[in-house]
Amino acid sequence: MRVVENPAINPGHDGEMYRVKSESDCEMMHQEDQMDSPVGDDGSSGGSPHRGGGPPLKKGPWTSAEDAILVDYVKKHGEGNWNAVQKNTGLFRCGKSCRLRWANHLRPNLKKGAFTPEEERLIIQLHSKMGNKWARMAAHLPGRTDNEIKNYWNTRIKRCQRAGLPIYPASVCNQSSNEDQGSSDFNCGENLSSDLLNGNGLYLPDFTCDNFIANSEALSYAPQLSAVSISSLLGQSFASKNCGFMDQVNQAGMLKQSDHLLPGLSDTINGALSSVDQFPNDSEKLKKALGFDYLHEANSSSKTIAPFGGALTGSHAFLNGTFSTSRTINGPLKMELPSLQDTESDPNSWLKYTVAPAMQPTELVDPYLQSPTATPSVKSECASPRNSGLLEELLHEAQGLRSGRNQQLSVRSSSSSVSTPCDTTVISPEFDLCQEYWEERLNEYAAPFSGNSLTGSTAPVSAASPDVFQLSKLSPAQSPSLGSGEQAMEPAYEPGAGDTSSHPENFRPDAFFSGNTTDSSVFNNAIAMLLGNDMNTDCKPVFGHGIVFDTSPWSNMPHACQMSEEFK
DNA sequence: AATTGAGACAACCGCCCTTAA
DNA sequence: CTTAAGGGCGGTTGTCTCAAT
Repeated sequence: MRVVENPAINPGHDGEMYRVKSESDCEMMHQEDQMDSPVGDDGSSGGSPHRGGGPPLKKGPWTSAEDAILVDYVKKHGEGNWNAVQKNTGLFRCGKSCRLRWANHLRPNLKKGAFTPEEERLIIQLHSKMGNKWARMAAHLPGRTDNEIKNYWNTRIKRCQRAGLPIYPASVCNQSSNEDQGSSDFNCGENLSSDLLNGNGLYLPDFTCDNFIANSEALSYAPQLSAVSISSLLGQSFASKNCGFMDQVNQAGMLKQSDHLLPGLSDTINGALSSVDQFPNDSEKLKKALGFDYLHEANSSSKTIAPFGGALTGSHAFLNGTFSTSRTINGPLKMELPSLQDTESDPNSWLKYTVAPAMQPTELVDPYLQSPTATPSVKSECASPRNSGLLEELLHEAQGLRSGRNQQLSVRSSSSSVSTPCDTTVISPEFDLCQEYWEERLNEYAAPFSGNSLTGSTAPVSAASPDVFQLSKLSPAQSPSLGSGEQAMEPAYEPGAGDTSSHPENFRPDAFFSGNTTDSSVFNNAIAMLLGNDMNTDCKPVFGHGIVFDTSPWSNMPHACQMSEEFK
């Protein structure tokens, strides 16, 4: 454990460490009539320009003398009225700084030191429910400050991203999911759902990020799926609150309309490309290894335009747990999707989570997918630079990709004539990041991939080889669980049909998407649906083993329930 | 021994909300 | 009703420490 240094003990911290960058709220609130600073002799006070003739407010690390003054003041006057601290004590600190110092370091009952495993688990669980509501999370962790939690989380995010590990362990997600079924005292969903709906004038069921988070596992068993499918299939990006979710749906709908330009899954590929481009190093390897060099070129324009912005682009953004759920809807959607599940889960967990026993209909992804498409007249009023030019850029990329995709398809040895989502997963950079993780998991769990193990390759790129990934290439005999393309196109799930239900792979989302679908229209329709195609179409795509997305916005729920019930 | 990168931590910045004048 | 102060909160930045190379 790292010993927290007292800045007062470490003179090197003092004085010049922090410099005034701009006028802050503190300076705006600066009071005059200051006496000489009681800590003025530490040589570190001042330095910040000030207005109104008052003494400069000190910035930077607090000294022990300042701490003592502040503590003494709070003892006498209590918390609050922080600006009065400066007036009454002569402490050359703005009220906000005083409050922060007190709250984070000086107040009693603060728990110092590293988080305990229990606390860590709780933080993860809380974050899965609340998002970046540090203060609220801190309320559940006595003695811990929001800043501590925030720092911890940010560090964790970085670590997970670097390692390609899931942000949310499956156990935590599952727990959150189960708790969501009851009355959750966290009740984050209200915020998120309201964020979802604010400004849209549209009603959506109380579909919250909580549920989405928890149950996104159903789609995120395989990291590549979360990397590409979630982000790209769901329209790549969900708008900020200001933009409104439906604006994005609208964009997705426009994308669908552009499908005549981009037959098949070009937009899906685009999603993958956006993802790939976030990882210059890895993506380059992947692209070259897969003969995707053209992808780089096709997507090159996006590099300068960066239409999605960092947060909205592709897969890795989904892993970024640092976002404000209260500010943007893309936050919870973009990242709180656990890309895969964690080591803490039991060996069967992925099955358990994939078909979450307590899964509610509204917790499935399809609430998004089937949200009524906004009419074209619903123009996006989004002024966020993040989303400016999104559609145009997508189209541009897609056009550039179209030729490239054909080229790619000709190279591929797949029997499929259409690029499936599985194809896109091949170039998912996250798999590269996660490969080692999955190798461990799969080896550890002796997963039913033994004959087609993901662990078979050593080089990250080779893992992306069709042989490794494309379970769809397995014959039904080899992989009865995956079924044939015909199976994938069955109109509805029949619980009694076949005995595949007992096979866990049947419910892996990647299995869903990697079926030997030879009819491109199936995927076209599926993607159209995913992209928020209008609800009046007769589009009735069937995924994998009979999850029927009915034309009625919410009428497919029973099917989902059915599936869930079936595999409890 | 020097370098580098990750982790931990502290503090500031800026936005937003509440409230009182 | 308006406005500004006060305060809360989330995001970001900068520095230090330490371990690995």
